[in-house]
Amino acid sequence: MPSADAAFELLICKLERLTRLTDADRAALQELPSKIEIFAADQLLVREGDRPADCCLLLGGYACRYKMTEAGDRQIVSFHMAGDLLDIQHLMLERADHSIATVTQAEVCWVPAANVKALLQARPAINEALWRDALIDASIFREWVLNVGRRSATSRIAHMLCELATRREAAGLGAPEASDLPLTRQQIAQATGLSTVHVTRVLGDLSNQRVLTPPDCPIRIIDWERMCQVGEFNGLYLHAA
Amino acid sequence: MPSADAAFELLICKLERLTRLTDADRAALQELPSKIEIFAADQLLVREGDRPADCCLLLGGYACRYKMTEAGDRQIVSFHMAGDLLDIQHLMLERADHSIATVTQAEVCWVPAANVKALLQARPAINEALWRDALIDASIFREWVLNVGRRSATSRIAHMLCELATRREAAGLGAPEASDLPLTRQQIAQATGLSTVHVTRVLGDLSNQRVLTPPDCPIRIIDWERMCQVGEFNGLYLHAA
DNA sequence: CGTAGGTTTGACTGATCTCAAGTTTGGTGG
DNA sequence: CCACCAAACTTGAGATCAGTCAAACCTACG
Repeated sequence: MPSADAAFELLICKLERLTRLTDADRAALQELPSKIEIFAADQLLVREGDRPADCCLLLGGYACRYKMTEAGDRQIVSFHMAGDLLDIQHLMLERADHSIATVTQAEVCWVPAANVKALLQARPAINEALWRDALIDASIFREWVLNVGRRSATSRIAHMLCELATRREAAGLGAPEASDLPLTRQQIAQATGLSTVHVTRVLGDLSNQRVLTPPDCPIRIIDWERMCQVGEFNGLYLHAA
Repeated sequence: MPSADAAFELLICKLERLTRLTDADRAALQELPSKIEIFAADQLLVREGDRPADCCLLLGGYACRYKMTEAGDRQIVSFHMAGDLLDIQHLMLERADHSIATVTQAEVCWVPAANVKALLQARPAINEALWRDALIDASIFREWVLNVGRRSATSRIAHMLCELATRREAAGLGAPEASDLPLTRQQIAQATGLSTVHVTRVLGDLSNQRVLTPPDCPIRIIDWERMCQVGEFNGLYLHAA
């Protein structure tokens, strides 16, 4: 069970990658009330239409945001990993316009939204860090619109995997070519707007070309260069330092 | 030529739809330095990779943000209309991760980014209003990922047109069924991830079903109910009051 | 009046989807 | 430890939505 101290350590670490914090900022963060909880894979954290009262910090594992069509098809709109703030939007917007769920088993830290919101006014540096974080989030959504709208199935999948691996590295979770990406074909399909069957075929191709690990292993990028080429991946939109 | 006064009137109006402003807030906004400029259709306002020093407020006409694939295909990621702030993201992020261009002739008001950023610290209500604005932007991007990723060509186009008409109404530019939408088939194709040819066919169908104006007229929604059904449109994600 | 850009139409192509039947995997209880 | 089950994955065959190509048709504008 992760401790609250470790949680704020992670958060401070994340915010310091976005801006410079003072000791007072760090202290203010550490004094936030918090509640830690562990979820199994595929559990709902926030439901579309809710009015969440808590802000959710992901401590470990993976999560995603998604929306549904009327026909019941799921579109994943982003993936998240340790250190990510899953719902700054609910600080300022009444109702959740999308759902949030775990992808793998995950540890989560809940902080009352009102307390975080108070920090935005009281601590300019924290305001700035969270602004940056929210704007980078939006930049990633823009890239996803491009990815899903204009690229071939193969590029799309490659691009998405490159993004995840790059963000893992930026979050200090290991180099791209050393990161297992814990996604099922269904989840990849839901994130890229493809069918599960087609994802299977494309991943098979990428494995045959020795760009990805074989189909029966956890997904990992073997040939980073080639993968970036295939996915037209250029990480500038992630605005990492 | 629109005046600077009118420009700030528009901005204040927009921000007051997002939060309550004090007289001091309004005064601070009115004192911002500004420069007004008129652009023809299809002119670049911000180029991907730039480090914009000014923040851009759209006073009249339409604009869009877009990204390009390596093959040179353009994906429009959002449309904008009078009152929209086109690049709050450049207050906090160094380099533009996308380009911004006019769609029609447009009047634009430039405000130095540094001055706007100063207001975020000095005036909590303005900070909050711009936070809301940025988060709604992000919500729209999420909806676009769903739209482009999961819906049929017809739903996709219908949804996008419904969004535009709804936002026009929210911005005080006229009821949905009274709004001509000044988009070419190419622009619709670039926004929905479709080919121009296919957009022509789909718009033809929608006209035949008396949901849209005929092909030789400006695009306008005739049957709002039907159009919303076709596009699975539910405007909650726009977070308008 | 000639040119350019946008639009329309038809014929053909192809990437991706759907359906359906296996196969593997991981977890669970006997 | 094994048998069983559910869920995920794989594979093939056929269907379809949307793309490409190409030619003709507008319309605006110089």
